[in-house]
Amino acid sequence: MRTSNYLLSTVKETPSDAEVISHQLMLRAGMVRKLASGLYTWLPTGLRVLRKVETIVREEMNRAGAIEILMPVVQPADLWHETGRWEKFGPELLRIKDRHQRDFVLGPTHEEVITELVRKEVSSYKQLPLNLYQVQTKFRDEVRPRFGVMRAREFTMKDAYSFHTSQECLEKTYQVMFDAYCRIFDRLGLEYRPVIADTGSIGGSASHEFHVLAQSGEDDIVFSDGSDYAANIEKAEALAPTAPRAAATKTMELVDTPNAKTIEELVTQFELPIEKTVKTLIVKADEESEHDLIALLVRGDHELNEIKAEKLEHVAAPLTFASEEEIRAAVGAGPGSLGPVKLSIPVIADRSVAAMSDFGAGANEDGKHYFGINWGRDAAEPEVADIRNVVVGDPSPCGQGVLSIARGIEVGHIFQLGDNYSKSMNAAVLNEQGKNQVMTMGCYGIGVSRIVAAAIEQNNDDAGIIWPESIAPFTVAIIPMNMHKSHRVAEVAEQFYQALTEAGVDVLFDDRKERPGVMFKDMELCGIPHAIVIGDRSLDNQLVEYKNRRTGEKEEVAVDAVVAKIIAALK
RNA sequence: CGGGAUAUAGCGCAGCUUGGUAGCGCAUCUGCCUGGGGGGCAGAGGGUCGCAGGUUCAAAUCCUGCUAUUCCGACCA
Repeated sequence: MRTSNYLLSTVKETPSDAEVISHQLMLRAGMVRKLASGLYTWLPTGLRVLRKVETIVREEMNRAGAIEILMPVVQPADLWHETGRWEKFGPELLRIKDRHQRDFVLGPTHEEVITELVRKEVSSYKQLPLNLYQVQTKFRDEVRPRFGVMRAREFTMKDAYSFHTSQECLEKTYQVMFDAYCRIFDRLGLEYRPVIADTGSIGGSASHEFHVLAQSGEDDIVFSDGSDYAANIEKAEALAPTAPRAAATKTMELVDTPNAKTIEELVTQFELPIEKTVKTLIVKADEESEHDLIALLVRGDHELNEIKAEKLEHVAAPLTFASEEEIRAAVGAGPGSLGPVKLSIPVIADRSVAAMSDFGAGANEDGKHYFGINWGRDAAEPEVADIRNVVVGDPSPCGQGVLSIARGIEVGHIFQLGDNYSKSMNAAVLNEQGKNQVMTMGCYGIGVSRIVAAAIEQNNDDAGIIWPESIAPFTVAIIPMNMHKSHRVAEVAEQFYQALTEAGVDVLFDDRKERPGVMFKDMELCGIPHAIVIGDRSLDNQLVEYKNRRTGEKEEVAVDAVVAKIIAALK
C-alpha cells in the first residue's frame, strides 16, 4: 500500500475524551473514529488489525474442529421469551419493533438463535458432537460505554456453541476449546492468563475467562504464588480462618458514636482496630423468604462480593441494596448504625466475621455502636457463608500458597452451559436407545475488537503502538528521504516495494511528499514492526537503514540484501 | 440510576466574570525555501459559538429548558 493512495488519518494531538492509552492511540493512529457513544467506525488501519485477529481466531477454531456459520444480528423476541431471557436480561438488551410492531432484539449473544437452528437441523446423536461458530457484530446497551472499543456497545465477537449428548463429550470439547484459546492468544503475542470464572448471565456450570494482563483492566484477577491457581475475584473463594474464634474477654458496652457513620470514621475516632469492626449491609430478600430484607455481615476491612452474595438462598438476584427508608422501617435505625445485636431480620455473616470476638458494630440505634460484641452471648450464632472478596495475602483456595491480585482485560470466556438453553427450548436428539434426549451445550466467546485494544494496552511506548508482528496492520514500512527530489531514492524505494509485495509481505510505502520527521512519527505511531529508511546519505555506500520498532535498534544493511533479510526474519 | 464537568473552525483550546467587530496553535489550500525526527517565510480559505426559548437597543457572554459528550460513584451502612 502506498500512503498516497491510503487513508492514514493520523492525529498529532491526543483527543481530550480518550482516557486509556489504547483508546488514545487508536484515535491518533487513525484506527477508529467514534460515531456515537459506544459506536465506532473502523478506519483502514484499524480494520486491517481487526481482520488479522479474526484470521488467527478462524484458523485456530477451524483447526480445533469448529465449523463457521453466520447468524443474524436481529433476532425475534419469541426465542428470548422461550428461554426467559427477555425478562432476565435487563436494559442491556436493546429491543426494537419492526413495521408490524413485532418485537425483536439486537443480539447481545446468540444462544437462542443457535439452539433454534440446531434443534431443527439435528435430530440424531450420530450428528453430534457439533461445534459451530461465527464472527459477528454484537450489541449490548452498556450502562457506561468507555475506553473506546474496549467497552463499546457495538463490538465484534467470535462466539462458538457446541452440542453433545453427554457431559463427558462436552468436557472433551471444552478442553479442546481451552487449548485452542491458548493457541490463539499465544499467536496474538499477548501476555494472558486463563482464570476460573463466574458464569454470569449466560448461565451454566464450569467456566474459564481468558484475561490479558493490563493495569487498565476492569477485572481483578487472583493468583496463587504456590500453584497455577488463577481466578476472577468474583469467583475466588475466601477460606474460613483456620484459627478458632478467640474467647470473649470483654463485656459488651453501648457507646455514643454520633459522628461515626462509616467504618473509617469509627476506626479513627475510637482507635478501634479495623479487623475488630463489622459492616452490616442490608439487601433485599427473594420472594420465597419470610422476610423482606436480609443483613449481610463482612469485616470492616473487607468488601462484599456481590456475585457470591446473590447466589445465597433467600437473597434476591440481582443483588439489591435496601433503601434507607426500608432499613429504617425494618430496623429502626439508619445506615451507619447497623449491627447484628438485637437485629430482627435474618443475618448471614462472612466466614471471617463468624470467627471474630470482642468486635464493634452498630447498635441499630442512631448514633450508637456496641463494642465488645461476642457471638452466642450478645447475638445469636449467625448463618455463615463466604460472601467477601479475597484480599492480597489470603491463603489460596487450592490449599497452596497465598493470593496476589492483578488487573485483567477479559478477552475470552468459555462455559459449560449444560442444558440451560436446550431444555427450555426443547432441543433434543434421538439417542442410541431411540429416546429423545436434550442436548448438552458449551459456549465459547472471544472479544475480537476488544483484543485489538487489549493488545495496544500491552504494547506501546511514548512514540505510539508497538504491534506484535502477527496482528500489525503492516509488517514493513518503507520510508524514503527526499524521494521527490532524488530519483535514486525513489528508484530503490519502488524496487523494495515491489519485491516485498511480491513476497506477500504487507508493506506501507510512504510516498507522500512529507518531511522525514513526519514519516518517522507516523510509522512509529502506527506501530509498524519493521522499517526501511532510504536516503542519499547511505545510498552513497550502497546501504540503507533497517529499523526495528520494538527494540529501536538500527542497522545499516546493503541495498541488495535488505529485502531478503526482512523476509528471512519474518519466517 | 446519582453527582460533577464540558459543548466556540477538522483537532486542541482562549474569549464568558464586567453583553458591543469571532480569536490562538495545529491541520487545510497557494507560492518559495528546506529535505535524516511533526521545518521556515509569505499569503488564503474555513464558524448559524450544541439546540430551543427568554432578558436587552445589542447575547458566544446573562436567565430557563432540552440534547449530546465525558468523568466519578453506584461497597452505603
